[in-house]
Amino acid sequence: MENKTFTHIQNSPSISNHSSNSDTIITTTPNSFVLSPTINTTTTTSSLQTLQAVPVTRSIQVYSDNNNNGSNIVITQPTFKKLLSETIKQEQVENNSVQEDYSIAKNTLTINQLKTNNNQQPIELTTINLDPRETINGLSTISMSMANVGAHIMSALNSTHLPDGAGTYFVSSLPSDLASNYKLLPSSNSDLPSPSNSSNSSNPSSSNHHHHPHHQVKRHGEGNDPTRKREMRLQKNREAARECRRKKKEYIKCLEERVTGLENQNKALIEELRQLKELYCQREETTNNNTNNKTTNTTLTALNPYIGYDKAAQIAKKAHKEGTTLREAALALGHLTEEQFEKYVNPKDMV
Amino acid sequence: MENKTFTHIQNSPSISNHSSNSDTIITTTPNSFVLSPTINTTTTTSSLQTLQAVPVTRSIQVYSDNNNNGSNIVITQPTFKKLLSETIKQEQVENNSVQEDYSIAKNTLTINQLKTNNNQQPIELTTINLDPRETINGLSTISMSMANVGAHIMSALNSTHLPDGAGTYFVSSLPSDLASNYKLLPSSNSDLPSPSNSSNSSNPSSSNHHHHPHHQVKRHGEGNDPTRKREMRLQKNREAARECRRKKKEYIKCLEERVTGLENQNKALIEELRQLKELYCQREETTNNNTNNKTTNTTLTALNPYIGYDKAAQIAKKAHKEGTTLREAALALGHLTEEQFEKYVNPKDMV
DNA sequence: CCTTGGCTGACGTCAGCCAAG
DNA sequence: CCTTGGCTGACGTCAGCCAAG
Repeated sequence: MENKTFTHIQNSPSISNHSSNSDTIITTTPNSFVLSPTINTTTTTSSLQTLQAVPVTRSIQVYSDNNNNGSNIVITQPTFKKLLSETIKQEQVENNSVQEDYSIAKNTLTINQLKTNNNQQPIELTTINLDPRETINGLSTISMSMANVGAHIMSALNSTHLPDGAGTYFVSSLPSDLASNYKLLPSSNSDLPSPSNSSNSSNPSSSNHHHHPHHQVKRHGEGNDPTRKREMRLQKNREAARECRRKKKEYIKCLEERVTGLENQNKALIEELRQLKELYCQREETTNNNTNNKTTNTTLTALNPYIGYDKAAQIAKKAHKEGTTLREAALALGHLTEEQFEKYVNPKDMV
Repeated sequence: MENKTFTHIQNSPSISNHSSNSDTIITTTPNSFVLSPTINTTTTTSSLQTLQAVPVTRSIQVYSDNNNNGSNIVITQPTFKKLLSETIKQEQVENNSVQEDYSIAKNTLTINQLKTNNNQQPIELTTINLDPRETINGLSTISMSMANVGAHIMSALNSTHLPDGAGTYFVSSLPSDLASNYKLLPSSNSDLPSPSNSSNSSNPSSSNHHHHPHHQVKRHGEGNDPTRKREMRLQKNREAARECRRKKKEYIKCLEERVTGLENQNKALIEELRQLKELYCQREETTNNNTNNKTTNTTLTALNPYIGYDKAAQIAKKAHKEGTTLREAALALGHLTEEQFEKYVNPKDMV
């Protein structure tokens, strides 16, 4: 499994007029996948960094701003205005030299990428496992649901929170050919108590054919051009509104699925943390230490929001290497004053 | 800080016609708070169970179904139909004997609850810390944002994933007095190119006053009753639609904030897990064991989705007590066959 | 610079579901 | 049992923002 074409995600266009500071990727283009950045899974220490990067060249229309700030405000305000629309244009730009063929078998999506720009040899690139139960260690959550028309694939992944550019990705692909084949005018046969109203400009012969339908003009001779212009505008706005509603609905659905995925992941993480702490405490007893390390992690976690993970880890390293306490190491490194240390570690005692 | 009145959450009405199996609470009533169940924070082992329960008596209109199933599908389908509406009725029932006074200072919400049913002594119950940096160990995420009209307080908390009834809570309070003071009829002074249309039933003297305004009847004598009935219906439907839109907007906002909260929590959890593993591995080297326990946790995490947390912990306990491997303990307990064990632990080797 | 068009928030209406009566 | 009303999904329209021209 090679990780060459994955830099598409890194080279993705970044949103500037979007007040999010997180490394969050969102897209709703058909057949798109975003997985975590390319990380050497074998060299990392823990099981948290085992998400695979899967290159899908055609439809990685992805918005991301890699500002690497501490707080990540993800989507927040409902300004998915351009955020979901410009992907279409991007798709038409990049879709010129690569053809793919998707075949979805049971829980496995194989992507046959035919790079037709250099030579005509079809190269079968990779296969993606779609079963969330088959992913590694329960940290990646790929959910797939077949819609009634096309394949609706939604994946919500969380990467490994690396200090450089890793974060949370959010991808949804939806069938874009769903907006067609739709009834336009509902023929207005409702049971209104006053059916004799609106005798003027209703039922304009349902003008969805553009062949000058010679509809009657009741006013004086200014009838044709402005009214036809207006109807064109209304027709376009109707379709635009329909598409907008569809996108918003999809957006809400993705949000909901994302919440469930994050909650499941949270549960798994909490449980894993609990188990690891259990093991850690058991080992603690056997090696006959005092229960310093049980509070060590608590202290470090409490300090995380204030001094950052790097400094907290630095404190832990120094304390462990020199055999001192966390308090001494923290004060020696100068990241905190003694008062701050007490306040952050034991906020209840300050009342 | 006493935990007496907290059983309001436990006694909350449960939704039955809602296909969610999780222990999820959602409400959008004004000034409501839900925190984690009342857990003795001192007796528990890890730092994961330190969320406090804060009683707010008046507006705990909470929907929860405590079925304690493994999977939690939280809100999923957009059937927030009754889910956000019936809270209003509940509020009018419970709001008869308790008065509260909220005062929001910097990051601290003090609730002065005046129980006026028995005696007139005002009892200041508790104060809630609203700064997420001040909460314990970074696991609870309380976000607060001041809206333009009232105090909009949204808190998304994850509790400690206890095996009995703990889970994920989701609370949002919004100012309900925002739906009033709203322009009703936009007076229809738009720049339509055909203003002479619809001479029949438009501009019905903007009937939001109910004093029989003697509007003219153009048809034969059947005009008054059905048209007035229809207009009443339309008026009610207008207001209902406006309220529905407001609720949906709030729902989306809560979803977005929940996503950000969960992502932050996920980041903190992952980082805590990484740090703890780092410490664990360091200790591993000093005690000169083979690297069994590093893979122990990985194995247990991999088994979690299949056999559940309890059985996985049982396996770990048995293996640790008897000094056997996880494989032998799992097979001895009969939770898995050998083939399943290999498949779940190392899914890549099965290809 | 102004002008046009795409996109979307908000509105009012219809249709239909579902529970309350 | 049927009937009425609340609630909401979907629609079409208007207004306004913003970028493309």
